Amino acid sequence: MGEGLSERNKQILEAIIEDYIVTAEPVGSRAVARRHGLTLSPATVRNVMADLEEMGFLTSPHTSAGRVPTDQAYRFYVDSLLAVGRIDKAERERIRKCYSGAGRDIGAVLHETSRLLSSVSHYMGIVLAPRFSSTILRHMEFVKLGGRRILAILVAQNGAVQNRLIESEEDFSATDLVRMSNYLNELLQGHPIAEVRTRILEEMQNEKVLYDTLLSRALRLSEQTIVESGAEIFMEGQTNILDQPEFADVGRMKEVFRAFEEKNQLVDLLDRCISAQGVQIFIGSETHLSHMEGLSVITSTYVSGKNTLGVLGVIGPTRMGYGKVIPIVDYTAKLVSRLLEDE
Amino acid sequence: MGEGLSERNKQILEAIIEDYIVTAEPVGSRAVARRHGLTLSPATVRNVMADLEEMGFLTSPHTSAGRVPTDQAYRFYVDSLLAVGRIDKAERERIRKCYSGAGRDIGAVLHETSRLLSSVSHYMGIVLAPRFSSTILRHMEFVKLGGRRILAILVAQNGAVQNRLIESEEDFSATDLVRMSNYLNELLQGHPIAEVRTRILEEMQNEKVLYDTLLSRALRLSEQTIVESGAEIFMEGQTNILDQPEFADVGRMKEVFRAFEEKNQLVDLLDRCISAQGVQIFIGSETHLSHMEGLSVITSTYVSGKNTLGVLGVIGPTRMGYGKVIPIVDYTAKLVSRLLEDE
DNA sequence: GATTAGCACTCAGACAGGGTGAGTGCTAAC
DNA sequence: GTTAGCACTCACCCTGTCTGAGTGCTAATC
Repeated sequence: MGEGLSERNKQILEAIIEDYIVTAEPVGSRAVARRHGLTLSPATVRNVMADLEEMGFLTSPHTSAGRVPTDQAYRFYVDSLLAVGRIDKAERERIRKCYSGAGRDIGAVLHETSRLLSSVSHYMGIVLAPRFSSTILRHMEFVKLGGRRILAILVAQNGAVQNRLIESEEDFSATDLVRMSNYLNELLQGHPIAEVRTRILEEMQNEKVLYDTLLSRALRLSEQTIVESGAEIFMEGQTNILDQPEFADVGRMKEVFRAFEEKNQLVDLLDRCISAQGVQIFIGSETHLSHMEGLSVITSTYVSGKNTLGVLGVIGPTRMGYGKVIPIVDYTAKLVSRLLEDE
Repeated sequence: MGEGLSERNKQILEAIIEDYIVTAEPVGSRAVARRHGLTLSPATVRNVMADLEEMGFLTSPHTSAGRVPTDQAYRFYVDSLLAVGRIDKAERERIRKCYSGAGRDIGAVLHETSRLLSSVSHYMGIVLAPRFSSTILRHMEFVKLGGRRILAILVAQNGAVQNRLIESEEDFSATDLVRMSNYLNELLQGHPIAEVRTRILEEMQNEKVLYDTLLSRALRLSEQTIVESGAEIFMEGQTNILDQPEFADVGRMKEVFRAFEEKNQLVDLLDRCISAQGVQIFIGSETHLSHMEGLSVITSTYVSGKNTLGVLGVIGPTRMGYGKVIPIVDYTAKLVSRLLEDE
């Protein structure tokens, strides 16, 4: 796609896209011709533009307006034309400074990150928190609250904590609970939480366990403890997007709003990113989500060691400063990774 | 305010308000005159309307438009004119059914509640979760995670749980931690968490403690555990509000959006409601919040026994179906109270 | 004295027509 | 292959007109 373009055609396409990114207005042949670095007449540019339109890179909203890049054009742009710059030094400083008040819990860090992504990119920041089930179990504990109420606590390697209040059938003594915790920790510690459930079921078949009522009760209790919890997502800076001129009409604005209210759709999209590593870009229709026309998503995974934890990124108009935003997302992801590594 | 109004004037004002609530259009004298139940000529109505305008109950957007109720009019309406109906039986059923899948944790219940308020009222639902610090401590526990890392767990009477990862200076043994937990539970259990901190500081002066290093260490640890956490707020159904015709222009819409993004402002407002009991209504400017023109808030507190836990309610346009929404908020609050009582 | 009918007046909103300017496609000259 | 020139298109703006809903005022009526 687009390999057939001559060098000059590429230059012109690039010029159009970059112009459109800053003006948000259809760009005409004169504007391109005048552009510093190109010494062509408007007429020539027009010929090229006609070709580019035929190839699907441009459209015009109406006859006598300029041309507007299509999603396909942006795709070609980010793949072939865009030289992704290094991140601005000042911005790097600014990002880093946000994390200086460090050592807080993981949820707070991620929330702060979404805020940060939004304010540095001037678009919308999103962060998908690690699925609890994809983390590694560090510790499991039962606390007796009184009566049959038990608080089950799971602590993940990354510092995330999940609690669950259980109403048990039997009245365990505090020491029973301690012994149960010890046994389960022995068995489950260090394993991915996703595997814990099957491991529990396996262990239940174990002969030794079948004859030890305490152990089998422990397993039954632990089974109640593990529940799939919904994905947690942080979004910040939605108003930044509403300020973009392309959404300055009621219909489009509502559309965007709807897109953001359907958080599970966004979660699905980000979930898809988890498998791939590094920066990923979805332009307009490439998101395959409804209500997302005119919006692009730039994401990157953040990791701990070689485990992918979650995804963070920026949502902006397709007409977005890719060259600036991509390094921001990239840098932030790496920083967050490092931050969570330490824990 | 408004006592000087004759019976007929009240009727006319009521007619105008109710008409405006359903049509969202300035209402003219003809419309009022035609209204079932009033047998007056438009001219007469006009005279009355002029009086009402002078008194500050009505305004006209321009000379040849009808009249629109002011905030003052709505206030008078809900105070003196409105007969708050019983809640619809079907709606009551619907609300109750939402909670049938009971017994989940408090956060989930409150989140569900905001969704419910939104979908039943067709406006926006908000729920302010109980401040952790305003609850009563049921249990406190330290879990050794390895090295100097300790997970401190606070469990409140209402089932809310707060965790905190602490990096302690000293390397406590597991049994040390158990003894510390026991001692602290003895001391602090059953007390409001807001008082716990001062209680800890007092206890530190205690002679017995001064000579027992373990106890004083326990106190120091527990002091680190108690941190004021930000208020948690659930909001759902923002798009419902955008569908209201009065926000069908870009400026107003952005305004509303901004109002919702400033969650702490909303938290402040709801916080103010906590001290009062029962249903409260803020009309437009009465919220004293920026970006809130044209919006009203109806809240009620939910309680457990005689402790006020939090606040829930509905935000809608000032032109809101008060008669319907008030009982919904009231009923929901009572139901949530009962639900949390059981725990 | 309160109510109403009648009338002149106001004003937003819809609609049509004319001018403007940015931009296009085509053709012929370079 | 490139460019100049030209006729053409079309959104947008401005203007003026018309319409209809609604008003305030006044004088007649109950």
